[in-house]
Amino acid sequence: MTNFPEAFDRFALQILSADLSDEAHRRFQSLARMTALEKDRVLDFDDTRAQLVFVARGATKLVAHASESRDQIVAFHFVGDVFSIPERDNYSYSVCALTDCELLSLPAAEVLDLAANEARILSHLLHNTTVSLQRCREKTIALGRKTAVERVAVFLLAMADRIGLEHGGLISLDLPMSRRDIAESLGLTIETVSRQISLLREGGLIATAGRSGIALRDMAGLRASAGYLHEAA
Amino acid sequence: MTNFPEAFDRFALQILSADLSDEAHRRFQSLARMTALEKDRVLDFDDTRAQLVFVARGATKLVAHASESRDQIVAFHFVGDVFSIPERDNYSYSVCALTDCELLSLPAAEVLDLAANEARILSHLLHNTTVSLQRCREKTIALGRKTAVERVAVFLLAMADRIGLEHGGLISLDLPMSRRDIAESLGLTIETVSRQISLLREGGLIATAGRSGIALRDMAGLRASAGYLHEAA
DNA sequence: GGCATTCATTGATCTCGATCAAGGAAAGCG
DNA sequence: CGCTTTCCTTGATCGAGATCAATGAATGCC
Repeated sequence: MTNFPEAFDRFALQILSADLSDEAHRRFQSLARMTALEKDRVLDFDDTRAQLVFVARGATKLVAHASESRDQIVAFHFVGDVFSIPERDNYSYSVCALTDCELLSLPAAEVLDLAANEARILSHLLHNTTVSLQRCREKTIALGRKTAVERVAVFLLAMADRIGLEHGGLISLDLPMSRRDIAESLGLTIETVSRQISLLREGGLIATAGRSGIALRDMAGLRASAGYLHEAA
Repeated sequence: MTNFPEAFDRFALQILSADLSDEAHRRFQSLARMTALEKDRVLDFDDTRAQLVFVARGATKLVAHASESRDQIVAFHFVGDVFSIPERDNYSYSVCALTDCELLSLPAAEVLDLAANEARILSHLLHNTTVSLQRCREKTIALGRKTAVERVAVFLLAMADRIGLEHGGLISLDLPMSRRDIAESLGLTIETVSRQISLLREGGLIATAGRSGIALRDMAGLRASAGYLHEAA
């Protein structure tokens, strides 16, 4: 359990610049609101205005509601990540806790107003947004042109990069999301995700432990299964 | 045909701030390179470094090469748009001309360096990136959770917003991209795109004229076909 | 303006992943 | 610790869209 000032300081460290005046710092702080969410709970926010969110603890999913019972997970976020929730438009978005977590949320418009003359802050925000865009583009490629196995392999490799633990040259994952979440992120069904994971296991590329544990046993093989271009000679 | 200074000025108007010193303005200008591309030609650039591109004339597609003969169009861009090409990573990207066009390209890293203390510029870049992210997220939703008709309807509505011409309450489109391009953007095949367009025409939602002309006859119907959430009461 | 080429449409069939349906294994809780 | 619930896995079948194939309509070129 984190308290608000501590969480805000960690956010500030990432996004706000060190040379910010105390006055400005306080203004940002007064925009921020902290929410503790239990697993599976949904963040309550004003969906008519875009929000900036900092994950102080835990992990979340950003979900778009395409229509009745068709949800698409747009992105996963982990401790330390900053991301934005778009305002409601053609779709409505929500943020849901994958694990118990603590979030700091700020209305994006006000943040931009306050930061209008703070190059350091804008620079950080730009960098963050660029990373999100890059991830989103890769997801687009996966959803548009990849088969079920490829998508699952891409997913595992991406998770390895973000939350993988290395010990003894082996990367292992403790996935905070359910098969349903993975499916809704990859544009597949839970059955298909489950089958592909089984195939990867049978192929010796991964090992599984319980529901959430996955060890990546053959990175080169996984990259091949992901359908990535071969590294140029 | 545009000359370089004119194209650069239009770029500057959108991205650089008015109060920029002549010296800084010149530095940015010296980073920019203009390329005239004929239809179907591909932009040549250093793919080890992310690029910022301004479309001075014409229209382009940003293509990711998922693997041999599997391309995914990540985004379309039209006159006046600014977008970024990621550096080559898991995929290689290319920019291809949909029509004869003129592009201004700048290495992103250098631009960011030069703009490090220019809040106005960063602000514009951030805005641009946010728009790209928003479009990319909507594409993700379409590719992950929508049927073929829905994707085509979404595509037509999005194009109407960007390059639609209104006359007499009717919005018409002159699509610069082929059926193949539409298919590669929507994660479908040309045959499926063609069939869905025929269905929409048979349903009276659109009318077609030649290969590139489309008139949107029933916006509400199209929005319904796109599977958008009903506007809240 | 006729011819050739490219592009779009339409039809027939096939396939990957969705859907439907049952078990089986974890985790939560008394 | 056993029971319940939830989640995951595996199997059988179905269907939307891919693929294969042929025809038809635009556009470009001489």
